[in-house]
This record gives sequence, structure tokens and C-alpha cells, in this order.
Amino acid sequence: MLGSDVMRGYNDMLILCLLHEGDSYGYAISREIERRSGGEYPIKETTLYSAFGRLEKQGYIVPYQGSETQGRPRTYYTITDEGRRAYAAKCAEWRVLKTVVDRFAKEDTEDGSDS
Amino acid sequence: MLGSDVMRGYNDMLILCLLHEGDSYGYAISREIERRSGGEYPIKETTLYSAFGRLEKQGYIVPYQGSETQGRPRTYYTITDEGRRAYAAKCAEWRVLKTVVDRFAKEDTEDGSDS
DNA sequence: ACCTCCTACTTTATCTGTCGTAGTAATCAT
DNA sequence: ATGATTACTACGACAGATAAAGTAGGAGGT
Repeated sequence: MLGSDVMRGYNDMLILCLLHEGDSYGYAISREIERRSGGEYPIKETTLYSAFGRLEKQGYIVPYQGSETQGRPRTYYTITDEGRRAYAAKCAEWRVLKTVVDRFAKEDTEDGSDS
Repeated sequence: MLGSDVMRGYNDMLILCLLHEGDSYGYAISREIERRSGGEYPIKETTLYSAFGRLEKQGYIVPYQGSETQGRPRTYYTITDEGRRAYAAKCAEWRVLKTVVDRFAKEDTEDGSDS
């Protein structure tokens, strides 16, 4: 299970990634993140919705009211061109981070003696 | 240049990694992190020293006064067994994070035409 | 002797993003 | 009407990062 400190800084990227694949809304995104992370990262609702506010303020996503609903009306989000650029930049930064942090991580499989 | 949000949660790992390789002190660790990250992550002094306090409180590292000095006396740190275990755990978490975040990152090289 | 530079660490106050807890809002099945 | 599920909001607290400034010691130039 991933802690929030290590995911901090990537929540925005996860959301932009999913919106990059198509418009969506809070609840669905929350479930998709949990599903795609294999249950390793069940994002908190408060974290998610505060991220929406941040991304919207930065002009990366735009909200609109959805009609089809099965409960309270949904707020859908569309990613903007600026959002796509920000997503690409985040992905590039992620590649850098990987190579950098890998230089500080040992490769071993925890014991080297199993099966 | 890596932002602090993405490194947050890995500062402790970087420090434990270097101490795992041998005793050291703040200034040297700061320089080694910058060097090994290829200049991508010049860790802030306040970040570093507050991490030392955190790690010491958790019993992961132990301080002692060094004698050889070229300036103000140095505070060296040794990693403890518990610190080694914490380092291994952080590395394991890092491996998980990589596979999870990769599922949300696009692979492209920004233009698809480089060597 | 004085000043500056470099090493080495500390203090304080502030900001950002996440979290815990709780509450609101709407629809559907019973 | 009541409760379950979907969907979102508000509020206060906290940890870790940051900026800015200060403290402390030795080496080298003038």
C-alpha cells in the first residue's frame, strides 16, 4: 500500500492521465485510480476533489454538469490543451525522477534466496 | 530540475542510501545528492537537516561529533539496523510506486525521433 | 589585525497538499 | 418514508518543504 507522501506530486498526473483518455468525474476517477493501481493506491476523496480545484484554477481542466446520473448530479471535467501540455511535462519529469531515484535504490529482491 | 513535491517522501531514502554506503555528514551528503542526481536535485539545506532530525527521532540514524574538520565541526551520522530495514522498505515501496505510476504515464519520448 | 570566503549547521516563520471527520445533495429500491 | 448508493463539499489539523536569516569555525589574502 502506497503512502501519501510518495504519491504527493503525482495525484495531478494521475487525474490528467485519465482525463486525457476521456472526460470523467470525481467518483469514477477515484475508482479508476484504485483499480488501475491494483488497490495499491486508494486515493482519498478530499485529496481528489482538492486536486480538481487546483487543476481547474491552473486552467488544466474545465468542469461541466453531466445529465446522465445515478445519484447526485455529476461534475464532469475536460482536459484543456494546457492540461495536455502539463501532463506531458509531468510525464517527462517522472522519467527524470525514475533515473535519479534509481541511483539511490538497491536492486535486490529482499533476500536473494527464495525459490 | 525536479520539484520538491515529487521528491517529497524520497529525501529520507536518499539520505539512508548514502549512510548505508558509509558514515557521513550534512554538507557532504548534500553535495553527493546533487552530484549523483546530475544536478537535477539540489536538496535544500533546511530540508536535509530537518530530515536528519526526523530520521534520528525514528532511530534510523545516530549522530556523533567528527574530529577532522575544515570549517565548523561536523556532525556525522551512522545508519542503524533499523535504518537499514527502513531503507530496504523504502526501496520496496519505490518499486511498487514505479509500476503504479508507469500505468498513468505515457511512454513517448516527446517527439519519437531521437536516436 | 582585518576582511572575506568557504565549510557546516541552526532557527523561525510560512506555505502547500493531504487527511480525518463530518455533512450535504440527489436518485433509486424497498 | 427509509435506507442504500452515488456524488460532492467544508473545516480544521498536520507533516514536510521552503525562504530568509543567523551562528560558528578555519583558511587565505591584504
